[in-house]
Amino acid sequence: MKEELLGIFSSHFEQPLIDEIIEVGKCMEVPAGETIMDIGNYIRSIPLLLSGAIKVLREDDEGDELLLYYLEQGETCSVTMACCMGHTQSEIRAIAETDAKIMMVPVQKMEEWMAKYKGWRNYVFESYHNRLNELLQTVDSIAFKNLDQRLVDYLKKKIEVTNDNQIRSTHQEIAYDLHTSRVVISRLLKKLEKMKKLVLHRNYIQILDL
Amino acid sequence: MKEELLGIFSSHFEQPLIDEIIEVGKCMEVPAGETIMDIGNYIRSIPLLLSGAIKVLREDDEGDELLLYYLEQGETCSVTMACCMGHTQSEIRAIAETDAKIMMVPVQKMEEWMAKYKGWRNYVFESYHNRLNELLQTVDSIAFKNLDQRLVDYLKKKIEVTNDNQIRSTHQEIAYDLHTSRVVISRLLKKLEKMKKLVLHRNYIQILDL
DNA sequence: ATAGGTCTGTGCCTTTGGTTACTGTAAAGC
DNA sequence: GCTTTACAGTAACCAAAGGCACAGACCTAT
Repeated sequence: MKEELLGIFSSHFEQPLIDEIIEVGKCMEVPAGETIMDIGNYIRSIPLLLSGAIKVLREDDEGDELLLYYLEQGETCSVTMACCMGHTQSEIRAIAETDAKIMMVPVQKMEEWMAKYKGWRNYVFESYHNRLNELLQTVDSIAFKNLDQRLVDYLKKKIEVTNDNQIRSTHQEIAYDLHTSRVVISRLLKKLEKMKKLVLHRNYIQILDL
Repeated sequence: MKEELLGIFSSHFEQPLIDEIIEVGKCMEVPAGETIMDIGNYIRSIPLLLSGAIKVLREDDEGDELLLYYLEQGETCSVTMACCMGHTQSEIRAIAETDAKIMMVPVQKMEEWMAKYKGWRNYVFESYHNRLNELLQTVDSIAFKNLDQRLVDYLKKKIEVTNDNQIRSTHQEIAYDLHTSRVVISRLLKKLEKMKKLVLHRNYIQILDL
C-alpha cells in the first residue's frame, strides 16, 4: 500500500503527507461500470485514483448525458473537490471505466493539508488546472468539431484509457457518451470501417488505425 | 483605493492581505472593447476585477470564437491563474465588456499568500470552483440547448452584465460570441421580435421581456 | 448630393445530424 | 429445438442550422 502510494505520488507529496494519507484514507476497489459518485450526492471524501480510469459525465434535466473527461492514475476530481469545499451537491456523475482502486480522503483533511503541505497545495492546484484544461478541450470539441471527428477522438481516447485496442462498447453506449443517437453512431462507424480504420463486431470494435 | 478594495474584498480577505495587495498590486483602467489578455500570452500577473465586466472567450485554429463566460466584480480568472502556476501560455482571450478597473497582482505573491492567508486560499478555491461551474454551464448550453435558447440566455446574461437593457451589439458580434453566422442570428432575433420579446434597431437591440 | 461602407432582412438551397421504421442476426433463456 | 431480447445495418424522411446571394436601409465622408 505504502509502496503503491509512493510510486504514484512521491514526486508530488512529502513523506509525512503520504503517511497521513495512509493513516486517514480508505482504500476502495471499484469494478468497471460501477457508479462512484452521482449527481446530487453529497460528498465527504476526496478520491485519489491509484489505478484504473474513471469517466466523468454530465447530465441535463431530461437525462441526456455527455462524457466530460476521464481521470487516470494519480489524478483526482476537482469538481468533487469544489463541491466538498462549497458543501454543495455533486454536479457530475463518475463511473469506473475500468476496474479502479481509489483512496478516499476525508474532506476535513483537505484544508488542513492545504496550510500544512506545499506538495498538497500544488497537487490540488495542478488538478484544478488539468480539469479546467480538459473542460476547455471538451468545449472545443463540441463547439468546433463535427461528429465524425468527435467520434474518432473518442475512440482514440478510449483505447488510451483502457489500454486495449478492442473497444468493448455497443453503439448505443458510445451514442450516450457523445450525446447523440445510436443510428448516427452506427452510420459513422460503418463509414470508418469502409475507410479501413476499424472492424466492427457485435459488442466490440477492433481498432486498426485511426 | 483602499476603501474600494475593502468594500469588495473585506468579507474574503484579512486586513494585512488587503494592505499587501495595495502595496504590490498595479491598478489598471481598461476601456470597453480592449483586449486584456490574448491566447498565447505569457502571464505574470493575476487580475482582480474591481469594477466592470470582462468576457472570456475561446478560439480554435481557424479563428472561430466562442464566449465562455463573463467575469464580474470581485472575481478573478482561474484559467489565468492556472496558466500562471504552470508557467504556460494563456488558453483564452479576455476582453473588457464594459469599462473595467483591474488590480494586477504579480504571480510570485500568489504562492506566498497561499501559505500565509487562509482568506486568499479560500478565495482562490472559490474562484476555481466558480469557473469550473461556469464552464459546466457553458458545456450544458452548447451540448444540450438549441440556438434559440442559447441566444435568449446570451441576451439575458448580457443585460445583467452590462446593466443596460439596450444591447449595443451588431448581429455579427452576437454571432461571433455564439459561434454561429450572422444570418442565423438575424433570423432568430426577428423571431423574438415577432414574439414581442424585443425590438430591433440598427446597432442595438431593445429588450422588452425575455 | 453622391458614393462607399456597414448593417439588417429574406428567399433559396445544402449539410449535418436526428427520427422512424423495419430487417437480419447473434446471444441467452427455456 | 424455439422464443425472446439485444445489437447492428439501412433506407427514407425530417429538422436545425449554416451558406449564398441579393436588396434595402442607414451612416459617413467628401
